[in-house]
Amino acid sequence: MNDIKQFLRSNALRPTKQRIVIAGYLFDGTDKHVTAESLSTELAKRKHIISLATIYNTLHDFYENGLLKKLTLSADRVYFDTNTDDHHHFYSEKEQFLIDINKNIKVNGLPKTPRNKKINKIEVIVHLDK
Amino acid sequence: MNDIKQFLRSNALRPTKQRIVIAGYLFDGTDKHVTAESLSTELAKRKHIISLATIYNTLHDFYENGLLKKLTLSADRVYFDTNTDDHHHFYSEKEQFLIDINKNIKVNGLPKTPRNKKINKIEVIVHLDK
DNA sequence: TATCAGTTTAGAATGATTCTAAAGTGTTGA
DNA sequence: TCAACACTTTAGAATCATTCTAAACTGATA
Ligand SMILES: [Mn+2]
Ligand SMILES: [Mn+2]
Ligand SMILES: [Zn+2]
Ligand SMILES: [Zn+2]
Repeated sequence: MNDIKQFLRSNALRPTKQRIVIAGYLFDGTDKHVTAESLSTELAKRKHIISLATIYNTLHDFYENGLLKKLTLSADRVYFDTNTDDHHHFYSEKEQFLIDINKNIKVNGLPKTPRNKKINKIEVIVHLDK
Repeated sequence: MNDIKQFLRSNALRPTKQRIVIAGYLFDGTDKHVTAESLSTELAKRKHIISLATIYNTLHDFYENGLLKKLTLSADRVYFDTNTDDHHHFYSEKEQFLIDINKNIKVNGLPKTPRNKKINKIEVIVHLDK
């Protein structure tokens, strides 16, 4: 709790009640993938009612400070990922199935990068079926 | 034009005026990535005004018949791809830059597929910066 | 050419996300 | 300690891509 406050301060974020609750949930040591909606639901289960606007604000604040990654897997919701290491995903849209691939993956045979551009990140999504 | 009609018929799609125009534009031999909006704009330039509802309907009809691929690269619009071969992409969200990687890419070091699931498709997105 | 299933369309609805602006709160310097 | 203020939260409105509705239209068929 004081660790969380320090953690927030060290990221130039005021430790408000809401941010403390959200950070406490997100950064509890287990990797998580959340959407604004799923986060709201989880917090509500724990009797922490925080407005959706604040949940969106906070996810973005954390993202902008590098505490979360953003995943675009489906067109109709954004996932935030507490695992900020370089990693990839198994994903099944139909089944809402999303898990990390933390093993080192190598992508071979890439053509040369287009002129005047530079690779920012290589993202591998392994789409699964039942 | 009659080729297009035949092409549509052979995919169990009635060759309506609108579908003929859209297919004529999309399947002209050059690979394209379009959104509903960009397609509407391109057709308008060519003096073909087709309602957005029909553009969405048609893109989905074509997609469902395997004539297009769907790409989820950004959370706020869906791209359709006329290149239906297995392939990957260079992408820059900021610059609206999206091009095919047709070269064979190999992804090595994948962990084993989760139990009772099967790999449907492996998608590699190379995110670019300026 | 009549019939009908399939198609198109305007406009309304949806739903995730963002915006607005007013009220609340953490920080800080005196 | 506390006033002052910048930062934050929030309800509710707005946005915007996409989907839906239901009425008019049209391609296929006999
Ligand atoms: Mn993850
Ligand atoms: Mn949406
Ligand atoms: Zn992850
Ligand atoms: Zn492509």
